[in-house]
Amino acid sequence: MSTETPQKKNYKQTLNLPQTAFPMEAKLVQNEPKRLAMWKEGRLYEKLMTARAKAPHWVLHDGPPFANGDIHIGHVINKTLKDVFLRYKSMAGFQTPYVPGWDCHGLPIEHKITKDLGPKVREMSKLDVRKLCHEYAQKYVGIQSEQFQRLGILGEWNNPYLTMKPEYESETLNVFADFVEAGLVYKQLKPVHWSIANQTALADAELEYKEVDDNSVFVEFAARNPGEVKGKFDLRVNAPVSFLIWTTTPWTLPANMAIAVHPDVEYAFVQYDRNGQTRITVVATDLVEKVFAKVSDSNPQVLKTVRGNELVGLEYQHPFVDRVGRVVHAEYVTTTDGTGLVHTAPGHGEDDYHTGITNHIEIYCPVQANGRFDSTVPNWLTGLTVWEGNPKVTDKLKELDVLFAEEKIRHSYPHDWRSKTPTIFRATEQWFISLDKPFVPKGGSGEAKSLRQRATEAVEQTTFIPSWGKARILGMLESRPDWCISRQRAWGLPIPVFYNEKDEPLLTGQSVRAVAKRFCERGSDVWFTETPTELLSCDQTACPAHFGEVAKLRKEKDIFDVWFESGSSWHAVLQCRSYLKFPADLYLEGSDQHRGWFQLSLLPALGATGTPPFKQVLTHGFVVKPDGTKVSKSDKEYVTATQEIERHGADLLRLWCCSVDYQGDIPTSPQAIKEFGDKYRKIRNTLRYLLSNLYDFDPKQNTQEVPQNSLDGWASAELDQLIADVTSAYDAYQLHRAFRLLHDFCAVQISAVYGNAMKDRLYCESPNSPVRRRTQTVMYRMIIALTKLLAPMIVFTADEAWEYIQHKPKDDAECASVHLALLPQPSGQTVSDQQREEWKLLMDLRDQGLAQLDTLKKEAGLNKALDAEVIYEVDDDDLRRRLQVYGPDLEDLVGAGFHSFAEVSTNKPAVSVKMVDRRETYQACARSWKRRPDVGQDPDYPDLTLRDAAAVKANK
RNA sequence: GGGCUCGUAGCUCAGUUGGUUAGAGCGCGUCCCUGAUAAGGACGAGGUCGGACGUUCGAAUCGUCUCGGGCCCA
Repeated sequence: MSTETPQKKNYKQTLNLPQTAFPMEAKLVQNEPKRLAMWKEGRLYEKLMTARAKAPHWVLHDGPPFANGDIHIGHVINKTLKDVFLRYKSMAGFQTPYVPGWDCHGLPIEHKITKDLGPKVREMSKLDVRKLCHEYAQKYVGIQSEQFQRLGILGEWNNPYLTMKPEYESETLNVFADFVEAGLVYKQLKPVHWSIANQTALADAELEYKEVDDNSVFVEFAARNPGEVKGKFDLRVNAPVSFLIWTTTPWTLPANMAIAVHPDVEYAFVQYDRNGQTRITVVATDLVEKVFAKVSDSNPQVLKTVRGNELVGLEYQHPFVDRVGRVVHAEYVTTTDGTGLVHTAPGHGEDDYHTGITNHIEIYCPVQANGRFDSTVPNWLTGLTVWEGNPKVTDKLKELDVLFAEEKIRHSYPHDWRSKTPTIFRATEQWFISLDKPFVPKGGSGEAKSLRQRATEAVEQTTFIPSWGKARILGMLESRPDWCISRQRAWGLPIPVFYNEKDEPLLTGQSVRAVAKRFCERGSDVWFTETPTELLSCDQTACPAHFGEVAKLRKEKDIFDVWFESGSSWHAVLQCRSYLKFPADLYLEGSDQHRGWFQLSLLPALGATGTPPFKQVLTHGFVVKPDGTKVSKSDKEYVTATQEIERHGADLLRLWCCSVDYQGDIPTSPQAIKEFGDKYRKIRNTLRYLLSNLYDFDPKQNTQEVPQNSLDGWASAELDQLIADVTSAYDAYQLHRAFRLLHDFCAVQISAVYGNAMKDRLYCESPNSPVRRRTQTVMYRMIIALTKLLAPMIVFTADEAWEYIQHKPKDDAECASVHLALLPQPSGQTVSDQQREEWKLLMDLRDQGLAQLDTLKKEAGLNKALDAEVIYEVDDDDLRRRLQVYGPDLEDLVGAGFHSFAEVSTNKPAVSVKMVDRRETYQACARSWKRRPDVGQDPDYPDLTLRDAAAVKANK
């Protein structure tokens, strides 16, 4: 059914309507894998490295994710940011090698494996468990690698770094050797969670907390010199003085070394009666009532109150051990329960341990691996288990008349997840790296400084993005204890220490390097299969004769904290691969890594080389739910990364990553990502529109001068500004700014303003008309610049668009992929203030015109702007002369059919605009639909304007 | 509890050294176009800038407190 006249159809055929094969619908999910295959086939990464072979390096060093599970949205953000920056820097002319890595050792994997094995694990050797862990890690490296590549992350995927590879393990040991030589490695007791049933140390993840009933005791610790105490605090009562402590684990009392008080809490000296005797003891004021309620007829009377720090330094006599302890201060002391005076056994508690270290108190642990007391305790305890010890100790306290009260208490207590038995805190020998011992790094000279000092100085010289990262890591460095690098696990890198028959450790740079060499050749499993003789066979002098016979050496059982391994990547990767460089230009991870990888890479690098491993450290935040709270997998709104990729494609996810300010929390939901498709489509359609209007444009033949005083000039300048702004946003790592600039440029400058206005001349002018070619000249610049600027973000779409750009300039034409190209450059044209004002005026007049058009639409039913004429009312001759050049531009900006200038005197603005309904005045051109007075002036085409008539003739 | 940090329209973001009626894009609503068409355009409604109190002639911007998040510790 054709209601159109045949003539009309003819005219449509005479137009230069946009045409392109670049599809409107992206079909990212189907097309991205094809493009990936194409890149792989074409060796895009290798090509890029070759293309920039002589360029200066810009190295981003990848922090290794844990090889466990599918990637999640946090990985997507992290890897996308890295990829975008790398690609941008590459387009900026740098050589940007990217070696992805994985953290392979560690408890989560070992935990998973042993859990899956169940009871079978008892029959398996460490080596068997390690083999299973290795397979597991390898499997997930493969899975995650695929998933990262699917995201469009470009890198050396065929040669990533894995912390479990023999070369890597070996280089980690070499870093350790440097530490040993610097004299920073030492062994010391430290309490760990201990399973008596399995006689093994446990990690936090291996604990299950259960509610249990225990007998807690309140104990009077007699002041060593009551007279002195009474004198100091002016207590004129003839009674013994004690400090009242409370504990739920009486068996730890033999190891009591101190009493901790909070320096700012108020304590009371209380006079009370018990067992027919008047006594004085100290309790936190807030707890006096609660505590003395436990003893009937105690008649407590507060004699005096003092602040905790006044008590510090006072001494007491241990009730049943020949030992004097003293009162120390600790910030963690609370007055929620107990007495406010905390029984401190540095060998049996985390807090107690820190208090012990701070106050130089011995880390004393009289409990053996089997949970029985050793011979250093009173002989009525020796040989008993700690559980047998509990009632014994309580009885003894009763006997000594220092048991103030007993109380059944229900509390949550850690249990071994495997044997389901209660665990204890027990001090064991651990390896440490000293943070405060001054040293001079290998090959270095100058002043000996501690690791802590060096780290602080290095951080001062590092750029942090955002800047507060510096304060954060400095705070952590200030307060962190020495680094405990040993773990009692199977799945990890063995600490290469040997012991002779006197239990003296063999640990020298030389011995470590000898083992490193062996590991490099055969992997770290040899630690479990080979004899010390074999392990040290690479260096016959590694074990000095006076130390003992090599064959009789015993191997250390502990492995390294996995952080020491990933924290050595600056060496194992950056220094060991010749095409990388040390230090790296950028480390980029989540802000949790201030404590993690950043700090624990900084320390090894400084210990071994004296140089920090990075110049810049960039951090991003974490995804949260739309309401700002943390996400968990059970949430309905949980965003599954792989699922989102399959649903919307990688480019959409990438673009979304680029649109948010990653410095803070990142609200995320499947809904938000889905809705973000609108932004992607706007950009894609804009690219498509530009491409479609360039189908017949060849810059070699059709390029036109673009005068500044024209809409084309404006558009060209806007593009220049865009290039400058986007570039500086990228340089500042402000992706959301770059994204916004690009998106808004597409939505506003191109779609709403320029592209919309230029339709008439693009479609209706004769193909070779200079004004048409001029607009194409600008659009051609636009499509190239936009595609390039978008390329780091939407890697697939940009590369696709790149293929559709015809007649690229020589340098670009040589780039099969946009990712090989260099960034666009601004035209270099300077713009005068007067020119800017003219453009501003032009846009103001557009606003005026559109507003009036809206009124005409509502009041007169004028729906098509082409039915209106825009009249510019100008008084000033000079201004009119300047504006006349913009005549057609002004007309097209409001979409009018015609424009004219009138000298109607207006008294306020120098120029104003008036829209006039011309439906009754002029005939509409059948081709351009413009209503103009010249329609019908060409006798051959009575239904066309002169311009259109000429265009039709030229087309024939 | 501590260190660091975030809180501007439904969403994502701008808001320079404190200064006229707090901006943009998207979304939404209404309308138009049908020669970018599973596109495009116009107009419009949305915010007392987490809250309170201060400093100031004047604060989203400075200070104190407070509420609610986040990361890391304890």
